[in-house]
Parts: sequence; C-alpha cells; structure tokens
Amino acid sequence: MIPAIRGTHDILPGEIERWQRAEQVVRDVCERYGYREIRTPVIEREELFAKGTGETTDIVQKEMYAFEDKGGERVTLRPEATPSMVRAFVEHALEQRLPTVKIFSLGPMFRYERPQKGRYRQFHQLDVEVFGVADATLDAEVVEMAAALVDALGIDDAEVVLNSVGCAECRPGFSRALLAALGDRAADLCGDCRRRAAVNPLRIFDCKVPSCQPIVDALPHATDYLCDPCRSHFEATTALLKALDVDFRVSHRLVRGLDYYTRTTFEIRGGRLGAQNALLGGGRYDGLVRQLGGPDRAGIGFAAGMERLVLAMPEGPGPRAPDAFIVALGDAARQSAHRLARDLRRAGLTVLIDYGDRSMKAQLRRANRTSARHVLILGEDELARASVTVKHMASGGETLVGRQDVVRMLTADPASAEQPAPKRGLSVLADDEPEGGPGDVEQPAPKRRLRVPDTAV
RNA sequence: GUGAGUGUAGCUCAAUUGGUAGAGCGCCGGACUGUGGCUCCGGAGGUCGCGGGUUCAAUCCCCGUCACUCACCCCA
Repeated sequence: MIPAIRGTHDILPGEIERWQRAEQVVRDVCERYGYREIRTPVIEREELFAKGTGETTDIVQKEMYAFEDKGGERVTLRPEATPSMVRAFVEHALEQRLPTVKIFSLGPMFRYERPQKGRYRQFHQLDVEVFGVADATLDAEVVEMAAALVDALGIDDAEVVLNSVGCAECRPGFSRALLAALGDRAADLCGDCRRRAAVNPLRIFDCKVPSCQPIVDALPHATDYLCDPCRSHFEATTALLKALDVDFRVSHRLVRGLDYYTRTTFEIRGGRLGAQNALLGGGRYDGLVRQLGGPDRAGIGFAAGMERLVLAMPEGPGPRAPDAFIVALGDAARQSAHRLARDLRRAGLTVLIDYGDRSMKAQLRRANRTSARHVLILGEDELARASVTVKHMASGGETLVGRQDVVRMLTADPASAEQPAPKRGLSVLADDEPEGGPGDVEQPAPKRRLRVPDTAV
C-alpha cells in the first residue's frame, strides 16, 4: 500500500456530509453579507508570501512547500489565502468591477507543520476579505458576520476575542513601551520570549509558559498606546459590535502571528478542539495592498479553519435515504430492472440497484442497509404480468403495481408534493400526469427541503 | 524542529511471564426453492507497522525506523 502523505487526510463518506453542511452554511452566510466567491490558484510565486505574509513569520521561514519549478521559478503551495486575494484584487482591478469588493474563497492551504488535532499539512480555509473600506462600521460587520457564521454552524461554545494592535504610527511606540516595561525582567523570560522580544515584542503576549505569566500580566496594553485615529476607530468598532448584540471580550493578549495586521484583530475560539482552539482569526491590514504593489487601499478579513469548524460542529443527519432499491431476479428481469431504474432516475428519484446474480435475500439485505424507502421487486412473475412488486420497507407491506404506473406512484408521494417548485431541469419526463396517484397508504419520511436561492440584494 | 503515548482482522479492542493469535461489530452464506431488519448456525478475512538483533524459537525482549495521536512550537 502507498499511504497518504503525512498531515493530509481523506474525507470519507460519513464525514463528508458534515463538510457539505459546513460549506453550504458558509456559502449562505457569505452571500447574505454580500460577498462574492473567487477561486485562486493553490500555487503562487514564493515572493507573494514573503512580501505579503511576512519574511519574519514562521509560516514563511519554515512552513512553506516552496520549490523551484522546471522553468526555474521560485513557487510555493499557498500557506494562506490573503496574499492571493490581494494579488487577484490588484491584478484584475476588482474595484472597477465590483461595487464594493467583498470576496470569499474556500480551498486547501499547505503548511509543513507537525500534525496534531485540528492541524494538518493540507488543510482547508474559508477566507473572507474586503478591500477599499477603512470605516470602523465594516470592522464591526466583519466580526459580527464571523460570529454569525459560527452560530449558523451550530457551534455554541465559541468566544469572540477582540483587540487593536494599532497602526504604523503608534505601534512602534507601543513596542518600545513593552521593552521598557520589560526592563531587566527580560532575562527571566523563557527562551522563546527572549527571542520574541528581539524580533516581534507583541508576540510575547502569546506565551503560555507559566513562569512568564506574571511578567506578561504586568506588561502595558496595546489599547493604551493607540494614536487618536486608532483609538477612535477601536471605540467605534466596539460600540457598533455592542449595538449589534455581539458578545465579545477585549483581550490585550490577542496578537496575531502575521505581520500585516493593523488596528482591529480578532479571533473566535471554540471548545472540543484541544490546543488548536482558534476556529477563525483575522483583522485589518490597511497597508498590505500597497505593500504588494497595488493602490493604497484598506483591507480587512478573516480566515476560518474548515477542519476545525467541522470538528466543532454538532452531529447532523446522515446521507439521504434512497427513494427505491430495485431487486431483480433472473437475467430476463435484470434488463427490465435497469430500464426501470433509468426511468425513475429521470423522474428525479434516487434509485439503487444491485449488480450480478445475487439471491433475493442478499439483495434485500443490501436494500435494507441503504435505508431505501421502497424495494421494487422484478422477477419472472412480475415480468410476465408487466408489473412490479412495490414493497414499503418500514411497514413490510407490498402491492403489485403495473409497470407503467410505478414512476407515477413513487413520484406522487405526499412528501414531495409539498415542494412543487424544485427539481429544476429534471422534470422533463415526470409530471405530465394530474396529481394524486393511486391510493398510497405509505407514509415515507419527509424529503429534505431543497434550498431556495436568496436573490435579494 | 522537541517531548510523551500508541501501532494485532475492514472497525473497536483482547491475549500470549518468548512456543507464530481471539472476541464484538461489519462482511459472505445457511436456517426460510422469490422477501430485509430480530434470532441461531457456519464461513471468509491477520507479513501481530517495517527492518535488524538476541534466542532452538520473537507479536512479546533489545536497537533502529516509519506512521498515528496528543502536547510544545506555530496557527485556521
């Protein structure tokens, strides 16, 4: 056997249903907030992340799948989405095409890290970005949307954490204040923290080493060192968030690991996730577009870890039960059975059938395992009478139905009659008959509701 | 990159103080010549992660290695 690459994983039937549910919710929420989907390549120039994500970050320094391609180009599998989104925004002048540039993307990211719970080498992110809007009302809306997303996924033990890390004007002052406050206690910090103090003092707040905690607790807070514009931006953000009834906690210890963040940063943390408890994280990055060679435009967004969202989501329904399972007995019946399957499928039903010459018992056992609502038995008797035995699995009841009436009988069940609108493009052959087939005693489970696209703008 | 724990049937796990392995679930079949789910009976399925060492003999002991899990780190 050739096993999967470390840190990658297959999403199998049984688990994929959760993913599909998560992706559906994600798309719905994004659409409701006015975001348009874009898809960017998983491979980019290495330079994009060196400049975008930041040369000093661990992501760029040691986690990228970077290599030289056959043309001698330095390329890399993307470790995160934001720089690609910025690139696409600039490269296609999206601000000329969209009224407001609110875009989202869903796809795999790659980081060479040691796998653990909620962390993989190939993982998937939802990425949400807005370009060209500097106003604090957007900061609040983005955070509120992130909270709404988590809520819509049914994750109820999540916590919104907020902070402001200032801007290019005021952050250097804060860094100096940090170092000053540290003073000679810097020597008592752990090795990592001493390294952070030299490279990126803000990250000292991230430390979990117990011996560092008293020192870190005594450090000044970023929000006390904001310049006037940053302060009022933060105040406006928190005020609107309160007005929007978003529960959040301001934590001066929330510092994000990427270099480009300015002003608002936030994170949503969830339970049952182990150490990697950040469901999503993001913030404002007003200098990034320009830094990547674009116009001077504000930016804000967040990325959510799909694996983590799926992990934190409550259990949902399993796969949809098939409408029918066809049992064919004998070679003569088998061809007819496949024609019946085709006709029912054309009418929009989910229909399964067994293959090969298996006993009736074996076929029924398989039918039972698929939770099919009906079993359609087609043997020599039925063939001779041009009919089909329709067995309702839940009750065990059977009726002999004329071959030409089977489609109508199964499509006319009361549950699907409740939803007359859907099945776009499928009903070519189906409902040319009047409603209400032959008296149908069966009471099948209701069909899953089809989603009606929200066309409101 | 560091640390700890774990690798035995498709899945969840036993056992052997060193004598080459079992259960439950699942799968296939039978009891029921064309009727599932329950029950009973039978069957298939294992390089005991991989490599080396010690030994008459290793799934068990030793060394190495790989993988998985969790944590550090980092981050979604």
